[in-house]
Amino acid sequence: MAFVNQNPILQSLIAEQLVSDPASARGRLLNEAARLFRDKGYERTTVRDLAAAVGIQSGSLFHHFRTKEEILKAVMVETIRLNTALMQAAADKAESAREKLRALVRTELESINGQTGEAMAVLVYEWRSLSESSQAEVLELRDIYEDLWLSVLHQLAEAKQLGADPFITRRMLTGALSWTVTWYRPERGGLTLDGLTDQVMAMLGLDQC
Amino acid sequence: MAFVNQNPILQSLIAEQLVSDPASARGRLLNEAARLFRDKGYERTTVRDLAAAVGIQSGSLFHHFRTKEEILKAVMVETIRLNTALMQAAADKAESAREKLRALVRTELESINGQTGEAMAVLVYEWRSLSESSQAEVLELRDIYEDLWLSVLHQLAEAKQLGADPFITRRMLTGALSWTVTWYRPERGGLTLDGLTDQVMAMLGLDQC
DNA sequence: TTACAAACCAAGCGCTTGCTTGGTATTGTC
DNA sequence: GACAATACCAAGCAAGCGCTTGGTTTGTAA
Repeated sequence: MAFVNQNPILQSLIAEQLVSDPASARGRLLNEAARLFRDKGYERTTVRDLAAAVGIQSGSLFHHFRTKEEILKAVMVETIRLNTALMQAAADKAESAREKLRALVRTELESINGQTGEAMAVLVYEWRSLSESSQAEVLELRDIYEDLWLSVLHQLAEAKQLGADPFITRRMLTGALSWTVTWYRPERGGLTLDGLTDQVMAMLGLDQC
Repeated sequence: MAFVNQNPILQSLIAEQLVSDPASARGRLLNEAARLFRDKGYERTTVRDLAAAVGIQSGSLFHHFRTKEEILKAVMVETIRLNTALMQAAADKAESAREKLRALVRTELESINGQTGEAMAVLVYEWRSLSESSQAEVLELRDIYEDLWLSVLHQLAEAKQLGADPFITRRMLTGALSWTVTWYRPERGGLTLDGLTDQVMAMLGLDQC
């Protein structure tokens, strides 16, 4: 009980049963699964690993999920749901388009490098391990998430504040931001998340104005 | 025999035995392995898949490579060797630092989305599947490759042409450029590799001078 | 033609995998 | 305090995995 989550956005999603409570059996399993999938990859992680991580027998997993792949899908779906809500809230708070973009960058960096980092990495790098039908389901959710970005980037493009095409800029940002998970270590080293956000905005030429 | 390779850089690397001839048995296997590893992932690709792709029995693979992992390592090592040489040559041809950066971006995009694209994707996304000792070996080669980028980016930073820190800019570019492999399709759609390079330079505010 | 190594095949071993099965605690409800 | 429903265990099955083995074919050079 070292950590009690107080995020109101997470709380309301749990209430709506759109994401699992991290304190529940299912939630704990999904958290451990995200960590294992990120550290070892989906294929290298066995159902025995997953079961051991939450202290049950491997066969007991299949009382909660029908297949191993269903666990991967649940990790991805719940992660997108949570992060879409977080991004929406962050963008709504900001005033200008530039501030909205900054909020999106900052929030996505936090998702990738913070508490939901394991799950975000899984979402990006374990995509191929999903069956095609599951991919289609997850893709629908991701479209909502991406529309958030594109509307802000379009605003900036119309105001001539963006060097490149909005679609391409978003794709470049997707790669650049998700890649931070491989190198950004906030604990050792002076660069904070805000500092990193500044660097991203500076790279885009959006630091002044 | 539809395709005869004429690239002089590749030819000299083959002569020095640093890279396998794509026409040789070993070279063909490595090409097929790169394709399979990229399409299905290293773990999902079986030695039987690899053998079938070049028309031999699975056991016969182990006449050429001692383990399956050795195949993955060979794909990565040879890819880095080839691309370091290609990048070096491209940068040497350019005059200004800005033109050198453009050449590096253009060449890396070509590596990622062209003929060596499968192998480049493997290099980026199958890193975890390498044993630690192999990772260390490959890392040494990658440092040489990265120094190419950093020297050019430092030049630009000193000339105040770069919005953000050189190290961070390179890391952002690594993510952004490698991510293109997931969405950039030159065949269907108007965007050429040169056009994509323009967009990257524009995003960095380096399209004019 | 002979000699020999490199390249390959056919068969399968030992192990791990995802998942199933039949049964036993544990929990919540009236 | 009876009774489901839920959560879990112990055991193991069938299939697939990387890799080994013993023997055969192919290429090359004297």
